[in-house]
Amino acid sequence: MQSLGLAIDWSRELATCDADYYKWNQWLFLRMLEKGIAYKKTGTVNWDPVDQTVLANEQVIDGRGWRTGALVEKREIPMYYFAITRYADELRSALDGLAEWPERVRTMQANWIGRSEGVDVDFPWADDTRALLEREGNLRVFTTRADTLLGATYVAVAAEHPIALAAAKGNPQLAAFVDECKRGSTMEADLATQEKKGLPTGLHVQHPLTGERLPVWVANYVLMGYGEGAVMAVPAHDERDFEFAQKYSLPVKTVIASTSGKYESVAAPWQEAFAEHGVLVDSGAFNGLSSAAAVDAIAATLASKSLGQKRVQFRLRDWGISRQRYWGCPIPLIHCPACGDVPVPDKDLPVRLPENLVPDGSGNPLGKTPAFYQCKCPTCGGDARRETDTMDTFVDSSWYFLRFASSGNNDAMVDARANYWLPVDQYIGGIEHAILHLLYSRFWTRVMNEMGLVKTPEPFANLLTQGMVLNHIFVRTSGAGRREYFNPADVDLVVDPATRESRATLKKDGSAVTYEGFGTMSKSRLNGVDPNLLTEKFGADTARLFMMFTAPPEQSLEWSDEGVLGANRFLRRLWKAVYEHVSNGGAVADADVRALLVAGALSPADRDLRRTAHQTLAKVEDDIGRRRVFNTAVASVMELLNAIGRHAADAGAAGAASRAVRQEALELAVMSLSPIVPHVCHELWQQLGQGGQLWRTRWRKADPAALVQDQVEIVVQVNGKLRGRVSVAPDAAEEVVKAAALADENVRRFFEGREPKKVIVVKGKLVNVVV
RNA sequence: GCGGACGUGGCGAAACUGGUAGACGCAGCAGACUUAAAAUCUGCUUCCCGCAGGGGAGUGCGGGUUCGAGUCCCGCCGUCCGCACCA
Repeated sequence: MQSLGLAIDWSRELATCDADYYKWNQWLFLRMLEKGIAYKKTGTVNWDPVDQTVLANEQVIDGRGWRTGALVEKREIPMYYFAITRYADELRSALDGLAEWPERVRTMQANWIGRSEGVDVDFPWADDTRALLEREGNLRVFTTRADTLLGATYVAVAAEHPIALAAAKGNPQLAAFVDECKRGSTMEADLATQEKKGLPTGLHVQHPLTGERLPVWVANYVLMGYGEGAVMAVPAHDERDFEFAQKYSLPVKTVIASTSGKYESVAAPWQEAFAEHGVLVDSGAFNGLSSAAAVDAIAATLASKSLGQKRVQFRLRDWGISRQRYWGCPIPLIHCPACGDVPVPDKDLPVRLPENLVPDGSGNPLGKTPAFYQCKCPTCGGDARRETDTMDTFVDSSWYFLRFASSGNNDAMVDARANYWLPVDQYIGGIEHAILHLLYSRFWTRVMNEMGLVKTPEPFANLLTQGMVLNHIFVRTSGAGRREYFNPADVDLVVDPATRESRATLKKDGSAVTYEGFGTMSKSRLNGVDPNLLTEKFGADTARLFMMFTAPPEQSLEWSDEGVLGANRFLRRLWKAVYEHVSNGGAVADADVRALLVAGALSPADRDLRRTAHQTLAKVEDDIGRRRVFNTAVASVMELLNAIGRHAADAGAAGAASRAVRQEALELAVMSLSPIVPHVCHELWQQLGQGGQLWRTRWRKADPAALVQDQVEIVVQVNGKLRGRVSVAPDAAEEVVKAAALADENVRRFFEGREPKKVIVVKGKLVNVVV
């Protein structure tokens, strides 16, 4: 790693599993607890009833535990949360300031936070329901389409909603349905694709405006975690409600007239236009209002009756950090039968994670380790139980960059050095972190900012989301279904050019293995590349050049041994070009170069090379500095080297002036490539007679005089098709360019006998003749 | 299902602001050097027609806007990433 020349400051190396690090997770958790940013409430987890353990989402396969095959239940357990939603608005609006972040990441975060303006609407209980439930008050729903309120034909609540649970008490069928909803996945993707199902509760509410009696249903498409866990259903103007209403024969009442003319009344099958905004109909006093105006009017009317008000709702949920796992930072709390939940005093931090436990696959080992959980209450001194949940490891990664900047300080979480270094000038991570890690880090930094611990509210000024590195996957499946992977270095892959069929055989014994194409490099698939072997064989610069040249950084990179060889070949050619130049007449001193080039009496071939060299320098500067693409920068230096080779082979370019041009061109090639290939370029810079360290040398600027061209090629099109090329002076008048284009013999063939209708001239680029 | 991206030769890719599609490289083919091979160097290399000058087609598919579309718009198809307990 060191030899790759990445300039990492290893003296600051840290590990988030060190107590010296996670102590500060605990310390900040306690500060957040004091401010109410950390709090406790129940959350839903996947519960494996056989292993008696909480499962991660990907450990639930088709609704069953991966190890036991038992049907997984959703279970509500107490958990700790960070109130990231308190920061939702600022996290969202501050995205505008992150101009150097990729647009798509900002869009993804904005959508994730998902601000929506809507109205809380209270549906009063019907008299009989109020008597039945023995409760006063209303059923509250949140809606972004208050304009469709008069089209509401029922109200639906989530299975976990208190009303659903209350109704289920005297209703075995409903209780069974609520139970059924508890099974299955907690994943949003599964919830969104599952078949819509529901049951009536037998309870009723009154429409807040008309007093109409509406039934209350339990529906599996209503999420407890969003809004109020209850919705007003408007089948005419919401696709989910429509589907549900069709299935259970509930009434559909059209209250919006299409202004785009896409429908007259709502009927099956569902059309997207039904959900469009429009003008209100069949809505009493609100008829004729636009959707936007109606939202305001209806919200005002509801407010006057104390049955609703406008509210902003975020899609973002609070961050549940409790994990029922052994690994991770212990949550610093103690549960005392007398005093309740008591924070661990700062002086007792860190709460250390025991390092000698052996997980047995069921439950959290910490919960079975009395030495860990048995403790005394810090307040009353009585017997108490330590919290055995640990923190989400995303907590660790939310601030390690701050700790990196404050390395070695055992007295404080961060110090003044964090303010010197932060925000991070250039942060790099995979696109898979676009939402969670990057949002949690932004949240965490804001919390620390608010507490006066760091000055910046945002952690990362520039963000590059790099692609993943892929390599061939070779596998052999044994009879028992075991998959044995092979490293690509141990396999010969032959692709038939005609049939494109591939054949993979083991190098050691020629036996066949299955080729599965490209996939991300991973330990489990054994398709990684050892950087040490690579640098030993080709040097660090070859590895660097290959990676920077093969694909733009945002894209995934397919590993290719031939490509590595090609990168190495190019470096050898560069080395050889410098060597041959120097051994054939010596390096030309700076003063001599200046004297010979300023003379201005260069041959056309010399001028061409000089222009190419300066163009290359300018392009590399732009590619690396502005566009942040490196593959095209490398490509342009390759072109320059090709041009230098042709120039050197030219018998007419052996004079002193030509050698001076080549000297300069080689210097610019070496300088241009040096950010990517530092070690080789450092050496070549010396070979070219330049003193000092290349990496300390000021970047040169392209010479405008060298960039001047006396002829430029103009492309001539007839009706947009390429028909010829003409050469003109770069500052030629439009009329001159036009005349030259129309005079071209091949161009004339295409409008023979007809007058051009129109001639479009794009200066310095092309002429298009329209006939 | 929702959100985000991507789709260009045999392959990785380039084309930045609507203006020469395929730069640069890999692989392949031919030639030079060599007893030979490797390495190196030179040339060719999107497909089809033509001896050639040249012509036709072509950027996932179908439409549209424009003098001109890989690029912009509409509608499809496909692939990938994320969806909150993998981290």
